[in-house]
Amino acid sequence: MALKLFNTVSGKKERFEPLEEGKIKMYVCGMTVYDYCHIGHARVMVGFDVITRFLRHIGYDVTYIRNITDVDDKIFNRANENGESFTDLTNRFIIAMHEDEGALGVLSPDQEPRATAHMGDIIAMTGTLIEKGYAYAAVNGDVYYRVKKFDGYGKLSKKNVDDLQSGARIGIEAHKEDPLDFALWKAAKEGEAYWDSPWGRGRPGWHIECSAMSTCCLGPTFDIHGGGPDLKFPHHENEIAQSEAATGEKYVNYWMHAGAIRVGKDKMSKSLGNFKTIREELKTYSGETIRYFLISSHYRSQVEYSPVSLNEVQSALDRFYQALRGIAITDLHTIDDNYQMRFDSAMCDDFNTPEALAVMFDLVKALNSSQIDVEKSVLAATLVRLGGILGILQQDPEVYFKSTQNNVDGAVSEEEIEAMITERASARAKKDWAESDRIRDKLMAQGVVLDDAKGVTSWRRL
RNA sequence: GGCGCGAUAGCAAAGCGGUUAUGCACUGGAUUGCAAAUCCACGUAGGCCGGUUCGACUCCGGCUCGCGCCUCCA
Repeated sequence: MALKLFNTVSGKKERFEPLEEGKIKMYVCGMTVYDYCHIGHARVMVGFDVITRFLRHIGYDVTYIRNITDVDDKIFNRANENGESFTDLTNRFIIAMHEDEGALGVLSPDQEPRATAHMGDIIAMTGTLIEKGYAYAAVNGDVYYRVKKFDGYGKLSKKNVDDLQSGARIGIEAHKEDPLDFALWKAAKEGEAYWDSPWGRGRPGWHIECSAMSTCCLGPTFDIHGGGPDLKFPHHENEIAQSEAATGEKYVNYWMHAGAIRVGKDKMSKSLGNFKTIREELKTYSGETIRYFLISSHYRSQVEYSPVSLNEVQSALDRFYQALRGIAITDLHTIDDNYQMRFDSAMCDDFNTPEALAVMFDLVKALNSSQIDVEKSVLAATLVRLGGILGILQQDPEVYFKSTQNNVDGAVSEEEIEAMITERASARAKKDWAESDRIRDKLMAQGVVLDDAKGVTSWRRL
């Protein structure tokens, strides 16, 4: 089955050919750690997590690198406002990021290089760019990249250098040769943290750290580079310019970008201030529900994040767990190849998760309809296996349904629920339906639904 | 203004040149003491105008609308 993926450079789906047979080197732009991650970050984290899981499932040996940018103006500013050191700030938010990822079921990348740990590589690459004439040190201690010198600048984001210049709103820096030039190295201001360099004390510009870290971890050329939609320009465009000028080799074969998360009509973004942090949303929805929401649309399309869609998605997730509930899976390894094949073929088509989920729902219908225990076991095992590739359906259904995660404070305890069920059972034995229904309604009012099936009453929380 | 992406049933969201997407919601039936869950039944949807074709939601052109990037943003 041929893997096809959409390459931002060509603007179309391409058949994937790895640099090295059976291996994939992938780099994804991670967070700038000065605040909590929001749902937009979650889309990238979950999206590339699913991609990595699937690539491994079809047999690739994937090296997945996702960086942490821990030097940046915004970090310094925030640390300053807080009156703390910038390293205290970044360490705090790195821990928070890992917690958020864990809640969303995101597996750790193979490496998470930090910019501060690669200062030597950053300085070396900047030096190389100066030597090759692609960069220049200005008198104020800044180092700039000479954009016009790089042939093909704008190839990724489909921008024309002349258009950029005519519409340039880029701050005119007195020390730049050209307004389009961007900083590789910034001279330290009074009282700021700094690193020593051949151009004086300073810190790296925004884009160079990714060029340095990706080259360091994966070599000058690698297979896939991913990130959020707003990184295409200028970040990724600048990375290409830096890396290809420095190494003289092609930087990346396949560029992948996620679609934006919207809030109403607008893109969820820092600047608009309309973002929802992952941890804030986790108070209302489980990590699995948020994850499911994120994979219920294709990774490249825009999605609107709203309570309505989250609630809808929760019902869909319930359907999966309902199908799994009460089934004894006797053998996790025997699965139905037909569904696996349909699932794989959907995923091989540019990671079409909505199509893959449709296959899983077909499976659910077959599972719910089946009367044969062996068959049910195989189908349930298949469902769990496919879910695992998407990073969902790995909980025990009982735990899933009884979890208080989605409930506000003061939820009824399991003990109380069980006691009321016992009470109701004796009422039912006496055919006292009024009392039986009174108890059930009371539980319902507290978000607990009862199920009388085959003489046994089970319950779940809404 | 420049560049790019999109427009599918009540909502969400895919594939596909001619045969059921799928999920949520809704309605009827089966089941149940009544429910819940489940099963069965039910939706010719595809922005507008042209073109190609025996046939287009699917290909081509134009239009309209929406969104994104062009500045920090995942």
